[in-house]
Amino acid sequence: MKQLNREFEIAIKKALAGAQNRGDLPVFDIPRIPASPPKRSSQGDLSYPAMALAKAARMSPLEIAKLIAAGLPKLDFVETIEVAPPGFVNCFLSRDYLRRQVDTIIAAGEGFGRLEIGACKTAQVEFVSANPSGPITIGHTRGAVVGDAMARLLEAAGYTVQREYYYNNAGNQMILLGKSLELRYRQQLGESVDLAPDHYHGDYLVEVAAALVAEHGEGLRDKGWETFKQAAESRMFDWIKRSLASIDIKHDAFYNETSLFEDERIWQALAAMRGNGHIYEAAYWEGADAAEIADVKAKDYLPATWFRSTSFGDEKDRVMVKSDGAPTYTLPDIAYHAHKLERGFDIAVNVLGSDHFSQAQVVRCGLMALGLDPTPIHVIFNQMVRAVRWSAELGEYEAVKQSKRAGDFDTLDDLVEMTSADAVRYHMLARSPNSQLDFDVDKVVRQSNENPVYYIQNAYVRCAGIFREAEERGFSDAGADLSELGEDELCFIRKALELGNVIEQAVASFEPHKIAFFAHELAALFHPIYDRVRVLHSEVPAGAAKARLRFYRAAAVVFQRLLRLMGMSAPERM
RNA sequence: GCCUCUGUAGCUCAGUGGACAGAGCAGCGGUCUUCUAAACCGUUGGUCGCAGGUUCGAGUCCUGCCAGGGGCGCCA
Repeated sequence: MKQLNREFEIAIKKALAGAQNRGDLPVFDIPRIPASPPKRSSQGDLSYPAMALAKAARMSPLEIAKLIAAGLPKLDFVETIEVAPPGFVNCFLSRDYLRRQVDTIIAAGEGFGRLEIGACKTAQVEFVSANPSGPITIGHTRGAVVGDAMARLLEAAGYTVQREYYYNNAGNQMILLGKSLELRYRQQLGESVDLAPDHYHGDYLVEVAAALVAEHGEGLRDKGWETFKQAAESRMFDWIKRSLASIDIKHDAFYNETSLFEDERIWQALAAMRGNGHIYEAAYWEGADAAEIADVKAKDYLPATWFRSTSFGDEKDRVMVKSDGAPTYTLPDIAYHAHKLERGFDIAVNVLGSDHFSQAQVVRCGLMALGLDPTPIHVIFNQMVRAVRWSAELGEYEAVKQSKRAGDFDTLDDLVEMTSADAVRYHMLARSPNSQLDFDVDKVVRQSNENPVYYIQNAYVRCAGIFREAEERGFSDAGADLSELGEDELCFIRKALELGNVIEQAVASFEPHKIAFFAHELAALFHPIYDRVRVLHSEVPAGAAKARLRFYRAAAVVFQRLLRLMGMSAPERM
């Protein structure tokens, strides 16, 4: 698709260069100033602020704007150019061009809004990455939705995208999970054993234990915790994948921590960091104060292996290998990201919770210590999300209990069951990642009739309704004359053409929520038009009806595209 | 204490340094004999947390405060 603002900017640059050649404008480097849609339609469809050039040109902005307007090459999409104080060049799109876009959109179909900026480039999105120690929670869900939307937007921008899930299965936590399952299994066999406080107490392990008994009877009694760890990991992953699939999320690759031990990447990374002089052995880190040293002495630690991350701006050095010889979580994390960089993605997006902020900084330091350039990696930090409900007693919102039990809305499965996959996707997406999110369970359920989710989907449903009715009446848009379209329809097309720019911005700023707001704005533009612009109405002449039917076909394409970009369904009826 | 995110209408939130700050809920008043009204039309509502600064221009950038969330582990 043609990006009109880009073409407009290029034309302006030509006009400015022309003015410079003629000596009407002093010679200076012309900076890239974006043209954007103004807030008011009376100010046109694209606006360029020449004020930004006034200083370099040492001319009044209004004069520069006039020079641009006079020297602008002919553009097929422009109807008129206006100059407005203090120095705007405003472009009005031609009606003829807009009318032609109706067929262009229909022809583009699923590819509408697709860009070339990522052509021949690869991108990776790593998201969810929850350890397989339990179900997907509401917190993971935000990362899942944001990451998948980011991947879809990158695809729309032309990138070849890989969706990856990284998980830690080598540390203590998975061992505890295995031991917890072993105890649950023995309980199922009638043994009187108790879980320790640091074991996993969730009921779901009881169910897994029961399943193991049903399958193997007492056969696993003396197999040891390794067997149970394996069983737990595999069962948890089946569950996680099923949950994610319920909101249309599927990863291309799963990358686990254990493999980094098997292929020795973590030891290679450590050796390389050591070779670069960033590793040392000590009981406490080099900058430790008296309190920290006293603390270490109290714990009676043997020397550990430290990474001098302070060399790269960290606030303190970090342990890579604990005094018991086991690596911390950080070392494999560094090795994993090093491998990610080696794989050569042009962009590698990492979707993390904001509680991982410090960890991500350390990994970044680690990559630099390896002599790698971390710039291809971009991290989206999602702020915390919690399920809340209104408490009449307290007179304020109250967090839903963080229980793993069904019905407490803490898991993705519960959320989907109580609302819908589409509602979960929309509400998790329609917020800046930088904002905390309170997912109001009751509201999404109770007020579902006035939900933006259905407001957007209904736009598509209404189009589908027209098509059904038209088919029944044997009415078609064959031979439609699009000059019959009115201002309302063209207004919608104008806005729809901004999709490419929205995708570009969302990708450039790593803010997939922009697409959700755009979809809502477009739906808000659509519904009043639907009311006014009838197709199958006795008073509508056949010619106009044909053109309008064609228009609604384009609108349906646009909404279907938007819903797919958000991972939502486009229902024919509601 | 240090790092980081947030503070915009009664509520939930948008707002690439540009023109007069927007939307949805909630409130008030209207609209279905013709493609499903999960919709539409009208209307009320703002010292953009506070104070400075940069700029032709600041809700947006910088500094300092105030308030709230998250992080600062030989856990993952």
